[in-house]
Amino acid sequence: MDEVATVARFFRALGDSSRLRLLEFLLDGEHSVSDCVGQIGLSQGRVSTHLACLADCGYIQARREGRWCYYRVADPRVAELVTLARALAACERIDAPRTASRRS
Amino acid sequence: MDEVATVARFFRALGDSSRLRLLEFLLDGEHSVSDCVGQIGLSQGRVSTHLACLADCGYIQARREGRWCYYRVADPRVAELVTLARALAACERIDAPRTASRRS
DNA sequence: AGAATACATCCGGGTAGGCGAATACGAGTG
DNA sequence: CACTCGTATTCGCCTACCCGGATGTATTCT
Repeated sequence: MDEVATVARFFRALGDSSRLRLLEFLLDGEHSVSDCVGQIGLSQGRVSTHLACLADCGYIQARREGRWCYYRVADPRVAELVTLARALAACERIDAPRTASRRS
Repeated sequence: MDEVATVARFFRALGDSSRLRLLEFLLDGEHSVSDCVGQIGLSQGRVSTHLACLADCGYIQARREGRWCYYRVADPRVAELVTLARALAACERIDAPRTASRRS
């Protein structure tokens, strides 16, 4: 498997506001899926999918306890990654600014 | 402006294989647009757009010299970010794996 | 067993954004 | 000046993927 593609998917996992907010919520401590739903206000199914994505990428870990599923950050270096990005971030656009262009 | 959205865009800029390869090529040293085109094998216009994206995000800096435009990594912490991500990356999926599902 | 709870997966719809080709721009060259 | 070269931008096309709603799957409670 192409390593560059793997790292790109790894970055892309944090390239979504919902998942980033979820991850930062979990950096605060372990939380259940319901907690996350209440925190970020998306549908339960969507939150579950986002959490699964973060888990598949190795950002977070799941812990089953009866009907509940608790997620927590899997590696302390995740916090480093987010902190470093916050310090550097000043992004404006991804592709050509077609939305910003104005044409009568 | 929403800071979470800004950081998400920042991550998403590295969430594309082409841009990630470009950035890693530039981590090797300063290169012109033509050099980048020869390196990663996309169309010139596409490479130019990718470089503009990375520059807008603050990853790289442009330096004009006559007809040529040289790009270089803007901050040494960019290398840290990529190194950290490489060490952590083990990503598989973003959303539900619809591509993997089979349906006649 | 049946109902309720907590979570996971599937489905269709809409949008962001990656792609090459064509074109525009600006700086050197003859 | 016209021409070429290096780069930037625009244009459709098409895929990836985010979204809610519906449904599926365990687990717990009565």
